[in-house]
Amino acid sequence: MLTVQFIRENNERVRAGMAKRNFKRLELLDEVLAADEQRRKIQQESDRTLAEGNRLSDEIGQLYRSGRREEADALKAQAAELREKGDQLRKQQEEARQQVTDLLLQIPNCPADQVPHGLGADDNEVFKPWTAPLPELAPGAQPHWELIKQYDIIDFELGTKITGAGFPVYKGKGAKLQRALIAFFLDEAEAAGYREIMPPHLVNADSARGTGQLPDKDDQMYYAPLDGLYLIPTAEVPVTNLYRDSILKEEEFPIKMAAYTPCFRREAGSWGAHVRGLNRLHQFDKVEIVQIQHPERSYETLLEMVAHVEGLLDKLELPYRILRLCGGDMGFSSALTFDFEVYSAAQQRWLEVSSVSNFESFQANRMQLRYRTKDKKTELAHTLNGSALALARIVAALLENNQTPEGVLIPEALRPYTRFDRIS
RNA sequence: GGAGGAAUGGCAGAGUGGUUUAAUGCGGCGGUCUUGAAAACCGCAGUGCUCGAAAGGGUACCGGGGGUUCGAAUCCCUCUUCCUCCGCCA
Repeated sequence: MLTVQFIRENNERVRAGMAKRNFKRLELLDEVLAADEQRRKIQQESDRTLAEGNRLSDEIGQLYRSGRREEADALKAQAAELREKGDQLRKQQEEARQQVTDLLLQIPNCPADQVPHGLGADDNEVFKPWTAPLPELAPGAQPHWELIKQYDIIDFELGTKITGAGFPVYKGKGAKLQRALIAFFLDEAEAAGYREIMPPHLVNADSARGTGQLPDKDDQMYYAPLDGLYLIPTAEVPVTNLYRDSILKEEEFPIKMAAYTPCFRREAGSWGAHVRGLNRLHQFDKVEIVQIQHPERSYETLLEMVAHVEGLLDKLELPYRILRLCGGDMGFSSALTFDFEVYSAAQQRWLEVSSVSNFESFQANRMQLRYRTKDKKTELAHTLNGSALALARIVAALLENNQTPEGVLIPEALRPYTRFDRIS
């Protein structure tokens, strides 16, 4: 969430940013400023009352010690009264604080200057187009949901039997291809300086709140109510939260972490004809890269992460383009997002395979993730993350784009990992 | 799951009702000394909110929440986590 201070001091900029996002509830900005004003007034009165009470208690203590019991007893009623008043003010203060937070949680991040205007996916800017000719497949080329049946490598029916729709079972070379891609992505991340992390796949509510899945998007997560735990929708949640409630030293920047995890998404209400096969799943595998960076360097870091993802797609020899998301299509927490899309020749459409974002201090503020400056002040850090990469759609694109009459060819870079060169 | 013990600053570790704005040590930062360093010595050092131009005040925080009291790190209740032993188990 944004800080009240930021909204107060950059009111024009925040308003312009909300407009760019097509965010309608501008009245929240005034409400949050008024609520904070009120909160500070209550705190001032509360602090005054508590200070008076503390002073009186000291006085009573001193009277007792010098044996002036009667004088001390005479002051007790007054002290009790102050205590009562202080208690009430503290409750009011807590309520006021909660109200400010509730309002802040409803306000999305302020987009970066370079975010294009626009209402939705059609208005995204092609930041880096695919310039070579798009691949064309021989007549009779099939979409991946046919290929996986033909080679018996991914089985939706079995997954439906043991779990439900959207939980595929990977078999034989299908399973090995998953394992190979995970290992390849992790090795590439390590070579780029990311420390490998293997986090829990369930998180508590504090973590889900820290990265912004709660309170709004709780219906997108699987939940285990008996223990109050959420299945992670992305490794971003546990990995970024490793640094929740911490104060870093400036020289610790950048913190670079990479993690493979399965990702669980309920995808409530988003099923349809265009999400067939591997295009949208309840469980899929992903290697995520996360960085925690100094505010002054977060945008160069974002480009570095974009370049890393480009390198992966180059090595996999997949045709891709990079989009800069417009204000209307960006996620709630993001200040700037680049999406990667891979072209599927068989489906003849672009499939989103990666999203790389700078959250600036939006997540860090929720998480109380800070660093100490040279003059000993604490400031919020910046957080970034990106998929590098999400497997299911990459698999779909590999199967579709590399299909030949002799089988599906495995890209050169992946063969040391698969130890087979084709699926046939 | 059962029984017992514990939780204090970056770390270790005192503190069982009132100058505790938490002793002491280690580590950290600054200084003296030194060509430089080490050692020694001196000093500074938590986090949030808030008032203030600043200097500097106020307030809350000793695992979380609640209670007793004029006053709680300290007493009571409760939850959580960790340790030891037992049980179960990949």
